[in-house]
Amino acid sequence: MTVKRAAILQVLRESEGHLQPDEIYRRAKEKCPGMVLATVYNNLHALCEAGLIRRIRTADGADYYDKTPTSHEHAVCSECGMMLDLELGDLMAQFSAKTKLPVLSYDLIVHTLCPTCHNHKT
Amino acid sequence: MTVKRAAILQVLRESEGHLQPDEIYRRAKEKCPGMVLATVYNNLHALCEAGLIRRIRTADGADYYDKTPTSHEHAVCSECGMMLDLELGDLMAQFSAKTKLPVLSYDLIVHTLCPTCHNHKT
DNA sequence: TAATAATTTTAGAAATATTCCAACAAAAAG
DNA sequence: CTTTTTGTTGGAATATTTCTAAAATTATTA
Repeated sequence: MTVKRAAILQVLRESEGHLQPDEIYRRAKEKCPGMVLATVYNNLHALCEAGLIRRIRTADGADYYDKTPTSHEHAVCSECGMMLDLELGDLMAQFSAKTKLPVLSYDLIVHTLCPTCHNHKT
Repeated sequence: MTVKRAAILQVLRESEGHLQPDEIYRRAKEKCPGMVLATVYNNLHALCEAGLIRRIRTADGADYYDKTPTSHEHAVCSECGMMLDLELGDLMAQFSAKTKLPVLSYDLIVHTLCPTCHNHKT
């Protein structure tokens, strides 16, 4: 764990939870002025590999890194892009039962409308 | 629906179901020699927009387009990358019940080991 | 039906995102 | 203390995606 890697991890942990690489870069550069975008990518990879953070990709193209490394559910607002964590509980029991395949991890993204955007649309 | 767009759609429909943009490009170029990668991207976007196909992005970086446009589940082998469709049934009932948010669509990817790779690992 | 306007599609260029790899640094072994 | 090994860094190369001006198509009007 190097200084720069620690800085990147700290940026995520201090955040609301879900950040895109360029935003991580912007914030990490304030802690470590010598930071470069490639280093952010390298270390996000390494941190994923180490199981300390998690990569999330939405169908509409956005890439996020999540400070919570365990499998869980995300809701994304289709209007404003706001992302929030969910905890639906043991979702994979029926998967294993039906398929007999092992579940290493899973990613579930639900596209929804957040209350704010839902109201705006009326 | 133009000639090129139709060709791209046909490539997907003739496939096993899940292709990456560059592979779609390679196959579509055989049908339409004037095909260019940017046109593939443009039309994949348009086809998604129109609800004829669906974009899938896995956490490990691969981007696929799926000929089946409705929400369904995918299993991806963490060893070989093989992707297959699943049908788990009404998964979103508990989501709505818990969150009171509308479900526009959802993406579920389960990381697993396909039987072949599972055997190889022993 | 021909002329023209509005819309859509195309694809080269530009921008952006991501990865590679040679140089560098830190840690471990001799 | 020197050498070897392992891991990190970041500039450059590559890959991916989007933008935009031109071309093609479709719709409108006379």
